[in-house]
Amino acid sequence: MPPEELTERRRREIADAAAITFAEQGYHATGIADIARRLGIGHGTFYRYFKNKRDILKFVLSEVTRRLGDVLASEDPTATTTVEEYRAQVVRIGEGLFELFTSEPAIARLFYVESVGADHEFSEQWLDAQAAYATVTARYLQNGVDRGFLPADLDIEVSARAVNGMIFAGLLAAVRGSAGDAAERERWVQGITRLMFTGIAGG
Amino acid sequence: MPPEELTERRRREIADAAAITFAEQGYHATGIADIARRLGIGHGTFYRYFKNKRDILKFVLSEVTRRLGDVLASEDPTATTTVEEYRAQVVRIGEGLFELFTSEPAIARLFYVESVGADHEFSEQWLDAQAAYATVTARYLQNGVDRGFLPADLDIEVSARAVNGMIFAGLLAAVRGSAGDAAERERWVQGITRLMFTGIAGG
Amino acid sequence: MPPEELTERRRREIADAAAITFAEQGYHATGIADIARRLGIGHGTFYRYFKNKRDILKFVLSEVTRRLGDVLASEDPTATTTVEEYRAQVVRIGEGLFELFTSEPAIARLFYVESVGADHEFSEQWLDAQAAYATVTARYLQNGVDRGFLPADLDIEVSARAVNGMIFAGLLAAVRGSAGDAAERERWVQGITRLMFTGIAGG
Amino acid sequence: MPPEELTERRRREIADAAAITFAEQGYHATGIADIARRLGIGHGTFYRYFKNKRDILKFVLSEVTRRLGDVLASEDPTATTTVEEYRAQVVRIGEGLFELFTSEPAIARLFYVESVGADHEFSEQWLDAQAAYATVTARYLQNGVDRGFLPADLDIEVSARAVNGMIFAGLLAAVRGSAGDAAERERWVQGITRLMFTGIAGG
DNA sequence: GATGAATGAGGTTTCATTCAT
DNA sequence: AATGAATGAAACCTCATTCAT
Repeated sequence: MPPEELTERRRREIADAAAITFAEQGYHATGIADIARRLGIGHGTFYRYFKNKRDILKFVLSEVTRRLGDVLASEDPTATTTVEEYRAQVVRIGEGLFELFTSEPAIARLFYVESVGADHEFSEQWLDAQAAYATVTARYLQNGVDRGFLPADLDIEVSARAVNGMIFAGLLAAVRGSAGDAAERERWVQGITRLMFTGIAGG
Repeated sequence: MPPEELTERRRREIADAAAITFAEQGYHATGIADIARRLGIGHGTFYRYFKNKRDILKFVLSEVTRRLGDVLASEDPTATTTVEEYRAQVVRIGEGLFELFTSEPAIARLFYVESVGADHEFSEQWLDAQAAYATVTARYLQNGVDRGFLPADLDIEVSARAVNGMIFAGLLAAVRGSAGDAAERERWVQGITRLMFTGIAGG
Repeated sequence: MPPEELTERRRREIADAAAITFAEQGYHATGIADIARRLGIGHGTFYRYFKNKRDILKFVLSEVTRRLGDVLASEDPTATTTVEEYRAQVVRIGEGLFELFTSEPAIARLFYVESVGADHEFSEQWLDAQAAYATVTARYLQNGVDRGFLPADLDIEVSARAVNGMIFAGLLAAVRGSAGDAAERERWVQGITRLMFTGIAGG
Repeated sequence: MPPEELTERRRREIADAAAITFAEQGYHATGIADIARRLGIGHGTFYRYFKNKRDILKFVLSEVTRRLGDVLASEDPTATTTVEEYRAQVVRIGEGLFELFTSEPAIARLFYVESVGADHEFSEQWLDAQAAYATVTARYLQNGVDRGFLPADLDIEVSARAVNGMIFAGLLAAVRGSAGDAAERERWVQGITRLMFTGIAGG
């Protein structure tokens, strides 16, 4: 294996261990020594691969963001022409997100809990990320309005936030592990999709 | 003023200062000395009113929880018999929540950001709180189903979470201060209520 | 005792302990813990009085500089009109410097040894200090030339450096403790003064 | 080239790089990695040629000492029979020393700054070296007294120290680079020699 | 009751040195 | 012989908490 790849592999190993430890103990309660101990390496080794403790959280979160981005990018916001198509798209995205978060619960916890208040800069980044995801969702809604399959008077910005909030709430269940099996996941996806498209009062 | 009340008043003062400081600098980045300095008291005095640093965050959060509870308790989940009545109720609750969070932005930030990952126990409490609020919302939904103005096949648990997620997302705007004036607030409340009752596709 | 004065007294105590420890073990080999242990205080206490390790060396050196300055300022460079007067002045200054350095050997060692290469900035400061002392000496020489009791063609800048170098060498003896008693001191002062005024070849 | 010689050549290369790096950054601020990087070698390689970090400073200083010794050994302390001859000798030695220190400023800095307080043992060695150089100078002075061209009552020990102090001060100028060109060097050598032989008051 | 000086556990980080490749 | 990944001792420094005044 080329040394460059080996380094990358090591970074990944350490990042994984860090993610799990952060998720288990919390970012602040985790010492570099805890991460190193989990891997059975000297804690000095950590600093060969990451600048400092912040750096690894940043790295781990960028990974999460990338993977979230991959799921979102797997669909084209302008590809749908009917509500049914869009709804199918939403289900696919929802299942992708659930898959991601339930397959690696540490990621969910990092994203929803540990990164939020780790420090001021992370907080801001987290809030920025929410805004960014709202923008993505808004693009889908805009497509619906443009195509005429969503009401022209839909408040896109507010609705995008609200839709994301629903998904957020659903995924949060993954943090507590209460969306583990396929049936449960299906229930969440269906429930949220229904609410999203027809509301609680809709049929 | 009786000494007991004086003590209570002092606790409140310290708690307020702490809340603002936590919101500004973050829980971990805030030192006891920072809080004391803001009040112009010796930092040893702090410990006459609170056991430790955790204790004050706990106290502040319990205040927030109490005030949130007050808003929610201002309505009766079983009092409504029609969708219109329930919708009016939701608007009232939403406006109460927005009022609370925008009138004291520090509270919003504490609730949404600082308390989330302060430490493992707070995280758990935060997740518990979400569950508790879902239970409250579920009671409203259950009432609707029982009364027949909401569909019988509504997945109450999932929907309650999703509804709260929408509200959560809306209130989050308050953290960034983008829901300051009355018009903006109205827009959020209306947008979210519409989505909640008729979905994005509904008229 | 007013608290301000108490703080000053404590700083002095810590500075003294630091000076001795630096002199005994060397600046880099000395840990904050060593200084604290010598005083029987917790090492955290150190940081109440000094920002960090560099800070205390800076403080101690500024003290040394101040005391050196006091000795030099005790004479007036322009007050003498004859070689004999100037020579008497030199003897007085020399004795003052010897007194200072032999009464507190730690000071001598700090000045000549520990501060020199502590870090790059200290090195530069040390070199600057040498230049500054040369300027002072030059003022005396200039007075001599102006008054006509020193040769008009004296290279003042070079001579000032050289004179200081002689004194430097003499005081260095104090570092090793070989100029402890009064007789020994007298020998150094006389020897250097003779060399300074008439050279090795002079009568 | 025989392997033994090759090793010696490599040691020299590393020592040169170390000397420059120490001079530029300071002994303590210099890491083995810095030296290795300058040479474009792996920092593990360093340890094939030197036992440890101290070892290389020791080696570099021994080189300096050797070269200083070469300059001093180029003259015979007992060869002179008149003041004029001795004075010429002093000028030659002085020029040799200036030549050495200005041609390689790193050496000057190492000798005067970095080695002084590197650690306790180096400090002692540095003080020892001063004593040793004083002994050499004393031999010249003793010769002058024995031959009758220096006063019989000259305090040889003190004067030797003082003379070296003057030279020390002069060479120090090289550290700051203010004795770079030939004219400047001549000025220093002449100024110091004059002071040494006839004092500031002498003609 | 109020204070702030004192404390030291605890955490981060560096870097000289080793050693398997 | 050369390398650089791994190591952990060792140092610095912060800050929540205690407690004598």
